[in-house]
Amino acid sequence: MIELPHTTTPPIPLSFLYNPPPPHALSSKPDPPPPVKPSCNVTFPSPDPNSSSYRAETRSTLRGIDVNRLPSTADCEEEAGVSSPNSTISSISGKRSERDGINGEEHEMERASSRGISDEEDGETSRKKLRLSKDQAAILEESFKEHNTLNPKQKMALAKQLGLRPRQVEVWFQNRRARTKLKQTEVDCEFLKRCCENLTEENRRLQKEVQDLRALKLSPQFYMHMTPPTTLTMCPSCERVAAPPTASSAVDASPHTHIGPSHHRPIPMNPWAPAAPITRGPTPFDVNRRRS
DNA sequence: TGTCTAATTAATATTACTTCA
DNA sequence: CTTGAAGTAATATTAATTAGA
Repeated sequence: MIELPHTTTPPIPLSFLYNPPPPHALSSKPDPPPPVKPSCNVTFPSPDPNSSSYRAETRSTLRGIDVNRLPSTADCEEEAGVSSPNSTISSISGKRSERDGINGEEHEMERASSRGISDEEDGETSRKKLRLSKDQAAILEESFKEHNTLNPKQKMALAKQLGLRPRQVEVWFQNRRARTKLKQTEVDCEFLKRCCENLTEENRRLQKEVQDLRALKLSPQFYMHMTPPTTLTMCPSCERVAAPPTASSAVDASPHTHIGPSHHRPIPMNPWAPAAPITRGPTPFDVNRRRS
């Protein structure tokens, strides 16, 4: 969560919002929720089929099924020749995999070798989700800073540069946009929350002022001793507090006296209002509006 | 037909906690 | 009692998939 200053709400720096640091840098882990203590601390001697380690261990070989090997035949690799480092079909039951079919092992080896994947990585446990290297991620980030969408030409070039499939580059950009949007939504949410708090507070104060004024109206004996009204007026031209009109002000020759049509109607000035007007950066709504 | 968003899945990493020598 | 290693579970991150516009 991004902390916004409590007092005023500064404009949200677009450079951050739309060109945030890499996700891994951004995602400083929020304070984790208090750990949920297991209701029972008994450890079982046999592996728990639900445990992640058990799943991870057995995922690829369990029941004699090599999940790296997919049943069907043809390969649907979009761009032959450009292959991913160790990306594989991510889901056994993935419809795309079923639909498209992969000559699993053979193709996997081919892919791996084309990227110089070591035998170690390409062994039985090679059904690994691709993790982009730091360099790859950095290049993608850089590219995203320049343009958060890619045309086919850019996509191909980037894929070639990174040694990835164009589809992977495309997916990365999609996910990156989604992440950016999520971050922006969080920031907007915070902003609106602050606005709401400010307005609530202002409302409370105004209500109190009304109450005070009503009380004064009912108690004219105190009228003369009252403190100056807090709802003053301000000259919009010079942004100075204007004295309430009196008989003497008509002959007042002070330099603040304005004459003529340029002197507009004074606007109320709320002494409790935040010193700086609330400004904000564009929200996703604005962004969407721009897009459409 | 291709690309987008949104929602979702699943692999992997990280973290917190427990147990035990 | 303290400490460090090892194991586990919960959670976070993110690549990939899917559906629909």
